[in-house]
Amino acid sequence: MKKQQNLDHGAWDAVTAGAVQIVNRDHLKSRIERGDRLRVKLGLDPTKPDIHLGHTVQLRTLRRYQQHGHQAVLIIGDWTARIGDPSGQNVTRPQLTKEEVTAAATTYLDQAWKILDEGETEVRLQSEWFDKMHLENVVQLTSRYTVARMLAREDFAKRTKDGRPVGMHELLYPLLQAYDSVAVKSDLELGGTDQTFNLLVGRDIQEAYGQPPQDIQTMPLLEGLDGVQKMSKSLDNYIGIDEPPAVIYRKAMSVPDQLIARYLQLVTDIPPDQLAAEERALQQGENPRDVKQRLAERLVRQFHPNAAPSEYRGESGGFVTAGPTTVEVAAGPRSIAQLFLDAGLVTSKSEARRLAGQKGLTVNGQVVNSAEDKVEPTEGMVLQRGLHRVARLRVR
RNA sequence: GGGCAGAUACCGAAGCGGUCAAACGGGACUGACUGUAGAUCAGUUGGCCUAGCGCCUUCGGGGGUUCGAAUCCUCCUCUGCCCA
Repeated sequence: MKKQQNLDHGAWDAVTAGAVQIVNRDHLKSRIERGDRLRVKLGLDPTKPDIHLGHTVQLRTLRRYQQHGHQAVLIIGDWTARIGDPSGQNVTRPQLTKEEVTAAATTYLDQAWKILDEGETEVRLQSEWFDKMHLENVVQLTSRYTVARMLAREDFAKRTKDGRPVGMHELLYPLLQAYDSVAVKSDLELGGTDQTFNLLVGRDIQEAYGQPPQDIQTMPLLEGLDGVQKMSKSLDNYIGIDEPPAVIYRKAMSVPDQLIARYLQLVTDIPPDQLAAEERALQQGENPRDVKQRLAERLVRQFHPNAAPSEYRGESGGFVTAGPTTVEVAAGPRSIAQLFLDAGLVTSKSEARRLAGQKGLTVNGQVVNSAEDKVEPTEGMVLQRGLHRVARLRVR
């Protein structure tokens, strides 16, 4: 490995902060203390076009390695994304097309640079090595692992036990990810705890290809806004780092109280002494809302350094509701139900009738009693469905 | 290749000839309450209209039996299990 003079030898605590598991711990520690410049790999599958806070736990760890002089290697999983990572899933994932993956990869990188130093990051696409891989090489790769070991994975085992399908292609996923480590000569791979199996396979495959096995470091999975399941876009319990300030603030304010400290620790840049102070405040009975407001502020400022407070928080520090969206509708009188349908606030007139029956619709602040009443849309008329879906009309 | 079981609404899961637009649970939505879009409680959860005990679409796909089918028959597709 290359050596570099200005490496920070006392970096161990900083780069491993919050880690759940490190293999091989002693090996990694001695390399870092010796001053080896490590190639630190992190793979991202561009499946959905948004990076959320859950991903940032790993990205932030990678940045810390980067800041301490190591080489960050970001792998864009343009092949594995098409398989769909089976990790933690109890169902087969939909496969994406090459076009979808390419589009997602671009936006992923744009967002990753909010955390990583773009100039110091080596970005590699899986297609660099997999596009030219022949069946011969695939057979060779697959021969380095056994079905029994693959099926030992908890998610595969569980699905098999429950009588749910496991596609052949899914067995390939860990092997492809593992081969990435061979291709980029990884010294250390980062990942969430759900990646442990895949990361370990990387070690085995590297050895099979005559390379020293990478060390691995797993980070906790961030619970989402529901406080139970891990943050994920498909569960809609996420905070996207590309979301507008008001949205980040509002979502942060709905983080369950018991997760405030965890969020502060895992996804903000709060210094250790301030973290301890916030934890103390919570224990001593300070209104969790106030601590959470400070968390929300930190998150907004992290991704929108120039946002003005008035953009995202109300006078009292509470969140501002999302402003009305402007919707264009045709002129002319019609039933209220039809107008809400035209404005896109309901999916059918029947739904509008039901909501009206529940006092869930308002026109210019007036509760709608009957969705059958006729109205004439006017410029600037405000339609509201429930608490948070508001539309301002433009008449054309 | 052979045998068996299965495919129901966003998800899970009942239904097994009419009373089924389809129980129940989760999710979602609306209301009340609240520091909160969290918790709790209540309601809603296929579409259309002349709003009726109305019409149309929906129980994997195609044919069929029947006055009538999510429910029966048949072929097809997909899935799981056992055997080879």
